[in-house]
Amino acid sequence: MRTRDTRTAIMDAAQALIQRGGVNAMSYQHLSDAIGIRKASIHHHFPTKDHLIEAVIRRYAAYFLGLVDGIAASKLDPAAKLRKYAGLFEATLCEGERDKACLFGMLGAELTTLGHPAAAEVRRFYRDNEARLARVLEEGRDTGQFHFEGKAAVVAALIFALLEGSILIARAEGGAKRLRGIAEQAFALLRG
Amino acid sequence: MRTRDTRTAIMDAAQALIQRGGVNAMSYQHLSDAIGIRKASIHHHFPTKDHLIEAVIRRYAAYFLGLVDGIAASKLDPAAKLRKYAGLFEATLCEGERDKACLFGMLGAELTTLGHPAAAEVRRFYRDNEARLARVLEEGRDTGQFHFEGKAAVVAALIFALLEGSILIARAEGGAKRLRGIAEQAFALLRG
DNA sequence: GTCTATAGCGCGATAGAC
DNA sequence: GTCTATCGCGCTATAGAC
Repeated sequence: MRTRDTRTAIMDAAQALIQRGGVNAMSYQHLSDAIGIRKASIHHHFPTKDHLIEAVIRRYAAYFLGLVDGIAASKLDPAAKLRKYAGLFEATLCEGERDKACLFGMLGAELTTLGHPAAAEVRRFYRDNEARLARVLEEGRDTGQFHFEGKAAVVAALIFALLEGSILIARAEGGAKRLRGIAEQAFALLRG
Repeated sequence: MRTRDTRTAIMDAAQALIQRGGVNAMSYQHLSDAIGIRKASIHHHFPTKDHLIEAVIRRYAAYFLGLVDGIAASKLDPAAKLRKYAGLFEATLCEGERDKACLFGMLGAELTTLGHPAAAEVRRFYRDNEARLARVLEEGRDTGQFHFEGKAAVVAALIFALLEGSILIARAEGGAKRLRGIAEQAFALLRG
């Protein structure tokens, strides 16, 4: 099962590079340097760069949405769920060598340069996150914990855009602490 | 003054390309195709790519902050000022061939791949925007138009991150209409 | 499954004619 | 100020030995 290990190592390195600098900052040469394997060997596992990006995208979406579903299904109250959700973004920012943004936040910035399949998955990731957030927000409005007018879907889009934007801007200044402060302020406004 | 015209044309094309696809999507070859001039001629006006990026960054920051200062100095009430500010981001998204993000939002995503002078200007742009927003927010809190606990600076960071994130995500789905909806919802929460 | 070697292209940048 | 021509590099990708 050495194949699995190498495959995973390649995907891990590729994901980290994209999260830090975008798709164009992830090259077969950089991967080669990072994991100590020749460029040609990477092509054995992922014939083209698009194949590699596709694999990384799918794995990330499945993993991240799995965590989100875990939070949604938990016994926490809606406010705690939102706080845990924001914690996922905080954790991303602190992870490993630091300054990683959300993978799909980076891909969103590069959307116009992406192929059709990848662009479609970016859209789907956004929709999936917002759908899950909307349910938590409705739950919180029903229990009286949140107070907002209008559709939960719009507030969900607001929360998601806020966290994606914050993680990018927090890399420039303030880091995870700043991200947490912004998220807490948003939740305070939601409590009304 | 043909020089001025060519210089401006190069900067306009470079800015548009960066706003759509990031720094790596802007190449001397693409500029050459876009404005009908040879690569070597572009090097005459901007010896290196870093020079060009620097010039575009400075011009954008000066122009954008000029608009913001105009809004801040106007006789509008604080809520209307915020709405006008959000309108700047909407206008960016609709402009020209469409799907342009904020220049500094794109640069923020690519921050780790930027040179030191450019990265410093990205940070400064964020700080400058947040400082102006914070003043409008304090103004609104004083007049009783806005209701929030905590520091105006944190709410300012929230609004700014929200708009930067929204413009990136709105490119994937919903466009300016979606951006406007999110901004309006945020302002509704501020009114409490 | 990993390697060496190389093809082929686009990139940023330079030299020098006009 | 714009051009042609070219350099050197890093990139994605392929061929074929081990």
